[in-house]
Amino acid sequence: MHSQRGTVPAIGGGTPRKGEAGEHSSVLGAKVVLFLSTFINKVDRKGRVSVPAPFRAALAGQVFNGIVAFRSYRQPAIEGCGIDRMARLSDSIDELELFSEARDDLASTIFADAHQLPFDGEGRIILPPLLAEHAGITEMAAFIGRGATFQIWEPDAFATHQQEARARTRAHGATLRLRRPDE
Amino acid sequence: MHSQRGTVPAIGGGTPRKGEAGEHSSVLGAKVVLFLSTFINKVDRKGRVSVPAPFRAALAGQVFNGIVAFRSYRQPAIEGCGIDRMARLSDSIDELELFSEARDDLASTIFADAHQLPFDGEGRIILPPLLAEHAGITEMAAFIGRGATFQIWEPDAFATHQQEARARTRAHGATLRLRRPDE
DNA sequence: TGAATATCCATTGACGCCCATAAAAACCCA
DNA sequence: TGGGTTTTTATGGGCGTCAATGGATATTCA
Repeated sequence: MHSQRGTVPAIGGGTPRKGEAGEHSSVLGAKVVLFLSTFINKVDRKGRVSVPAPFRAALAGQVFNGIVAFRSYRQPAIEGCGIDRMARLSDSIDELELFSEARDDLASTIFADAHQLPFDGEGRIILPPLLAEHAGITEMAAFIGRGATFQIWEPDAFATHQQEARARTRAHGATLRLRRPDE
Repeated sequence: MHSQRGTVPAIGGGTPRKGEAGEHSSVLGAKVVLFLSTFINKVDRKGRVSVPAPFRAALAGQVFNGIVAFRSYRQPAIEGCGIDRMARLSDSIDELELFSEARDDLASTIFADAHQLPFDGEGRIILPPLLAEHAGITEMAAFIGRGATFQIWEPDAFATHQQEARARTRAHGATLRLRRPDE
C-alpha cells in the first residue's frame, strides 16, 4: 500500500465538511493534537513532499504554519511535530538542572538541529538534505503517527523497525495502564 | 445468511432499543462508552460497511466523528474504539520517559498502525485493505462489542474463535471480581 | 545575471457527500 | 393486543470536490 489519496480527516472534524480543517475545541487552547496512522508520499525532484492532510489538519491553528523537524538521535528517522510542542519541550528541558550535561546535550541535540519547515500552498514541505540523508530518504517518505508527534522514515526502513518493535513489545509484555478519563 | 436487514443481535440479547447503546451521563465529559452485542453487516463493492447504529450512538459526541481501528496483535481481527480512547492512550504514553525505547516501541506499534475511519453521512466506514486482509474480511464483517472497545471479524472466523474461547473459559473456570462503582 | 526559493496552475483519481430504496424496528391508537 | 403508520437502518450508486503530484512562472538573493 502506498499513498492513497487524501483520507482520514484527522481529529478536528466532529463536524463534517465545510473546509475548516481542524478547527475547534477547547476554550483553553490545548486543542487535541493526535497523529495517527502511516502515510507514504512521494518526494519529487525538488525535494518536496506532501504532508498528509490529516496531519496538517491536526496542526491547523498553530502559530507557525508548517512543521518542526529534527534528527532522531536513536533512529534513522526524522522527528516531527508542531511548533507548539517545541514550546512544551523547551519548558520540560528548562526544568532540568541548569548547566547539567543532560540539559546541554538535549538542547544542542534538539533545538540546534531543529528545522522549521513551512507548508507551501499545497501543504508540502521541503526536506532539508541533512535530514533526508539521516533518514536515508530519497524517493518516498513515510509519515508515521505517534500520538502527540510523528516521524518521517524511509518506508522500508520503517517496516523493518516496526516489526522489531512489535516483537519487543510482545516479548516484554509491555503493558501500559490506561489513564482514566478524569484522572 | 444474508440480508436480514441490519443487525443480528447474537449474544446478550436484550434488544437495546432506542439509541441508548452507551448513552452517557456525567456532566464533565467522560461519557460512558459501552459496546455490546454482535452485528453482522455487509461490505459493499466500495469497501464500505455500516457501523451498527448502537455503536455509533456510543461514539456520538467525541471530537472525531468516526472510529479508530488497528490490527489486533494476537488475533485475526481489527480492534476498534473511539478517538477519545486513543487520546487517553497518547497521554499515558506521554508520561513515559521521553525518547525511551519502550515509548518508541509502543508508539510505533500502536499509533502507526491506527487508522482514523470517518463516518460517511450514513454511518459507514471504509475498511482499509490492509486491515480487511489482516482479518480475512471480504463480504461480511462482524462487529463484536467488548465493553469499552469492539472488534471486527470475519463472521465465520469469529464463530470459531468464540467456541474455543468458551471452551477455555469453562475449563479454567475463569472468574472475575466486580469492581465497586466508586473504586 | 544566474541559482535557489517561493507561488501559482493543471491533472487525475480517490473519497466525501448526496439521493434513493427496502425492510426492520419503534410507535400509535383504537 | 393487533394492525397500521412512522421512523430508523442498512445498503446501492452517482457525482462533485479535494488531496497528492508535476511542472511552469515569478521572486529573491548572492
